[in-house]
Amino acid sequence: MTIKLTTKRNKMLEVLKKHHGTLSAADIHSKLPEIDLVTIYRNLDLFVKEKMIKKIHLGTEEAQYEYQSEPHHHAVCTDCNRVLHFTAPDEKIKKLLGIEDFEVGEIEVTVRGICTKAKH
Amino acid sequence: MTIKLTTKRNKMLEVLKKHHGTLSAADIHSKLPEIDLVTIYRNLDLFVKEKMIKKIHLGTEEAQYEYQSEPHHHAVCTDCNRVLHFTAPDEKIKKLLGIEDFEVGEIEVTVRGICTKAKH
DNA sequence: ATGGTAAATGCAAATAATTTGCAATTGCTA
DNA sequence: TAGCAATTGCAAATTATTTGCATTTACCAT
Repeated sequence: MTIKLTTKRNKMLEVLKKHHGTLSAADIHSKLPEIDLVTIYRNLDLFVKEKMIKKIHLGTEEAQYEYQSEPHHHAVCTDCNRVLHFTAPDEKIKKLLGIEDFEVGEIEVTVRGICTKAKH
Repeated sequence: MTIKLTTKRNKMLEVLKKHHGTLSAADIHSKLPEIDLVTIYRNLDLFVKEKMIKKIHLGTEEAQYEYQSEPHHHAVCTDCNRVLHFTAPDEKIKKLLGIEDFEVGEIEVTVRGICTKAKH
């Protein structure tokens, strides 16, 4: 199941790798206009299947994608749209919520609020 | 900012209140076909603004809505689509993640995985 | 090198969820 | 009961995403 790394796929991965934060399909397309948006969608799906990137749902309309460095969670500032990253062991979250009889595949914590330190 | 509770709005709220779990706009429409889907969307938005219900993003295509009893989190079984509820104090989650300089408005924890006890 | 084949890409069009414009209806409030 | 604003329905627009299909590309065996 190794994926073929074409030039376009590499360019996409590079953009995702470089960018600190999340990107929508449209974001990537605007950075790589030479790649058709359809191809971008198809490759993003592929990357997600291959677990090279993560698809996240921040509650906005568009899906967001992000290079899979290490699993982490997000805090979105509803004021300036900045996205902050945080980590926490799945086990602790599971325990905190009291989850049992459930084989956890993935945990996504999204915090919405306002960042108080950064300027808006 | 008190909202006018028309007959249709009351019917929608009743459906949301009675149903244990989440509902999409389409789900509500199928239970209340006499109410136009557009009206359903408009009223759902309104209810969310008024904090009577919560809009949640489980990572499926459609947005889900749920009566605001008390804040809680979700575990979705990717096998049977069952949705389980869990609670945890925001403060503890915030601490676990190490969130600082951020005025938390809302925390949404979504767990995806497979429920091991229930039959599928 | 070269031809064959499967995968990758682009374009146009389809789909799905949601939103908007506008006219008709409803339900207060004076 | 008339007047006015809010609510609703219908049609159409919008937005994100997906699908079908023809073309191009890349690689493998000859």
